[in-house]
Amino acid sequence: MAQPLTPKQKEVLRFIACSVSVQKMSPTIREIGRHFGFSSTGTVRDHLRALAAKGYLARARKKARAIELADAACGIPIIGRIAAGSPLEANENIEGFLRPEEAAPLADDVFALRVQGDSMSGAGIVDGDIVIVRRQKQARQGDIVVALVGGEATVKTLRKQGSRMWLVPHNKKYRPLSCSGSTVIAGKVISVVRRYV
Amino acid sequence: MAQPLTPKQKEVLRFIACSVSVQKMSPTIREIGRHFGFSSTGTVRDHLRALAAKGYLARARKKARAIELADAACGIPIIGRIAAGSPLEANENIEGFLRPEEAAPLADDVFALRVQGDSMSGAGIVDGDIVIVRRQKQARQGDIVVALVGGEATVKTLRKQGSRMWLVPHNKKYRPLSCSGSTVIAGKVISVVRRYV
DNA sequence: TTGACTACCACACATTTGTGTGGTATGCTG
DNA sequence: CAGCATACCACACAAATGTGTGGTAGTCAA
Repeated sequence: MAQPLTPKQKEVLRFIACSVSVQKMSPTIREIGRHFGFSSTGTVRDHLRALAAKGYLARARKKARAIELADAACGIPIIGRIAAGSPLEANENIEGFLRPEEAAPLADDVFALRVQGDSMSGAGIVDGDIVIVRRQKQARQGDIVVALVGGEATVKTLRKQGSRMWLVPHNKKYRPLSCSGSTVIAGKVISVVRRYV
Repeated sequence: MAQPLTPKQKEVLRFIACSVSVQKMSPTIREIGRHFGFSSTGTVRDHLRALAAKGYLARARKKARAIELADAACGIPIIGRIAAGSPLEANENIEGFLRPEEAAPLADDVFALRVQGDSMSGAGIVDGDIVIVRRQKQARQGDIVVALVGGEATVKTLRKQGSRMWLVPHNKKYRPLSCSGSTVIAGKVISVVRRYV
């Protein structure tokens, strides 16, 4: 899975990853060759074969621009626990890879909401954060949901007590809301993204 | 920019977006045609032309699988402020689009770190969160940084007082650390991602 | 009615693109 | 030394793919 690459192979993989993120499509064999000054398509194919054999990419046969990068090549390495003394660069600490689509999953029934106010600050959701919400009418006890209360959208935790439902803030300054007939659950918060300038 | 689409055009755009996210490459004209049962490539081309004219995608000429989705087609709509009474589905509330790469930017000098502990809970960074870090040795006053203190990585806010530098937690349970010679700044936190099960 | 836009079809054509075959040269390892 | 992997070349070929031309039919507004 994480077999070492030769410097040349690293270069080629890096070029492919850059192409994908800039042009939003994988390069063709000839585009790769042109970039490195290769005059033969066979050369590029050999490199792709080597990279595929080492698990850094997958290729669909006979298809144009069909290089698919593995997580190790296109994801951000997630470092879990740092053993005291070991450098952050060390590979052993890599717990997995965060793929862009994982952070902001694409789907038809997903939208994002910019959070206003501090009613959920106790749960780590603060003013300006973007919450990503899957549209659904139902939710379970403990889910963080977006609810429409009198036409206003709010982010709260859902609590059930018997047949009663509550929208609970995570900030002592605010009080739980009891769900009335006009309260509608718009969706469930599946992810939070915050960007710093 | 946000011109309305006909139902058929929506279908086509949706199919392309799905293909891109599943197969990680845009479909060919013939793949689109096959999916919809079109027997002519010209039909698909007409649809692509219409979608391009309305700003939902861009196409590179003569290139295979070269459909590039615009933000409106591949990003998650960010809803900023909800006017009381207006439904969440309304288009007027869309403030922008969150693209996957924006949430988890791809670059050579970026890594992610799973946060342990609650020392930054006051800043909305809680246990289990993933912080995305740009590798850099320097940082400015107020930046949230990852620092190596005695071989351990910690996330703190950087404060400067004269020539003195402090690593300040956001939780009253912990005390600021004065930066000593062995303290190294590993990078700056540029984004935080949290996923709920 | 005319003109637009949408939504399709058929077919031909030129490129783009991946693949296959067969080489050369270098360096490393058993 | 032979065997193997890396790192390149040249050239041919078939399949994949985007494009062009010229149609038909329906809807909708001026």
